[in-house]
Amino acid sequence: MQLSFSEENYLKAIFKIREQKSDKITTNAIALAVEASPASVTDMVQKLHEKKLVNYQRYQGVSLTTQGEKSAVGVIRKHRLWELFLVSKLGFTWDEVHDIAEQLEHIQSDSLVKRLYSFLGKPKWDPHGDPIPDERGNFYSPKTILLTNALKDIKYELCGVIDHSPDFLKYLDKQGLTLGKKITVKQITDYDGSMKIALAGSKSLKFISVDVARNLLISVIK
Amino acid sequence: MQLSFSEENYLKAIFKIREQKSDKITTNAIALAVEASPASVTDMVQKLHEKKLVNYQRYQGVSLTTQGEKSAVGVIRKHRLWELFLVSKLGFTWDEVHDIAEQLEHIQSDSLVKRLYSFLGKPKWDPHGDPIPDERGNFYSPKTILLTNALKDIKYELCGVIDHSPDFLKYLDKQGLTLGKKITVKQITDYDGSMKIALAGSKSLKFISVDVARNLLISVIK
DNA sequence: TATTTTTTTTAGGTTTGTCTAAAATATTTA
DNA sequence: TAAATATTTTAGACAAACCTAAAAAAAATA
Repeated sequence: MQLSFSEENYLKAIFKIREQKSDKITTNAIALAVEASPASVTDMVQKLHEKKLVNYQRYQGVSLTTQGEKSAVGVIRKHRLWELFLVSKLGFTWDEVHDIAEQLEHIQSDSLVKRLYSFLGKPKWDPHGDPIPDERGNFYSPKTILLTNALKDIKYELCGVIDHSPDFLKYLDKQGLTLGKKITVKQITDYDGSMKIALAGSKSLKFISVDVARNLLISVIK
Repeated sequence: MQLSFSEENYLKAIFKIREQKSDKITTNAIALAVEASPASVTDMVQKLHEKKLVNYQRYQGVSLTTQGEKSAVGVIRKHRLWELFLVSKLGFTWDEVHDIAEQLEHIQSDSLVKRLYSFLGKPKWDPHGDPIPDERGNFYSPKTILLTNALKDIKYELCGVIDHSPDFLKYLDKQGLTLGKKITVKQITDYDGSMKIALAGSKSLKFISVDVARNLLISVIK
């Protein structure tokens, strides 16, 4: 089915809200995500319901149908492939690519996606560590935890971020916290949850606030 | 100035009509190019006039202002860069890329264009031999002639096409008539303008109808 | 449980880009 | 040059995607 930019953005937003919270998806939550008024969301949701892309009963919240989820995942796949293209081929930094990928994700061409995927080496993650769904829409997602849940003196690898804002990403760059970096928690302050961590390739310990720690995803190094 | 897809398409169409015929640009000609009704063209042209992108007086035809031309050339630049990307990096054939580039040409990001341009090696031509305007909007266009105007027994190089339709391009592929190919006209039939040409790397002469010949651009090999 | 507050929907309106039909203007032809 | 024809514009309408304000329903609170 041929969807408009706007329809695709709503489906993507609904998918992402579902990823975060598992209770019912409200009109207001969608309005916040797509930056539109709740009234506009109701309009669009009714339209998507007629197209059988979402399940909807008034006042009862929204969920994606199988078709709707397929479309949403397709858009996310394209977004992440383009982000990786921008970083790995064109030399953009990871804090610069979101807005451009928001445009590129709506380009419609199955063969383009297929070729781009191969061109990039059939990647599993985008530049922020988010998984890129495969051709069939399956996410490859190995076990990751938040840095706030890390154990002391265990070697982890930085493998993703929760906050994708350019400001946060630029802060991480400045701290040398790039994807793949090896991290060991050396000290945790009970009072405020802040921690001192050791970074591979640097002797001095790094101070990390809990606000930063809860936006970093790590996995154990086997 | 931020333009809509539609506005950009109109400006591009007007630019291309001007390239072909030098008399006044009519509402009907634009309607044909953008596949809209003449009434819609009038509406849009009036809007572009208010935005100072075209010169317009009712019933008197249209022309691009300096600003309008700048925007049109920017879109054409992006279209041709993307076409080259699709062919040279993703492995598409020259007959497959037009429709995808029609979408990609509207992506808005100056830094993206800049980086794409470098990534592609600051190219001068797209996969069809059309010149890619440089950063300042200047076209590099060396002297080319139509194959119909070729002299007998002179060595030329195939360097562009007039007809960009997939059917024509696929026909050329089948005939081995790819860009850069060396061509010598060996025989011309006065009656119908058809010709026999010698292709570098092939012993037998190739028969070419005048309809094909007048859609091929060549330049003399120095 | 009744009232208040919050959320969601409906009603009615706007803008963009399109359309058809009719009117106005320009061009061609007799 | 007058009539016929073709082109262009205007008028009025429509769909998509949004908006605000008001009404309806649900949820929270007293």
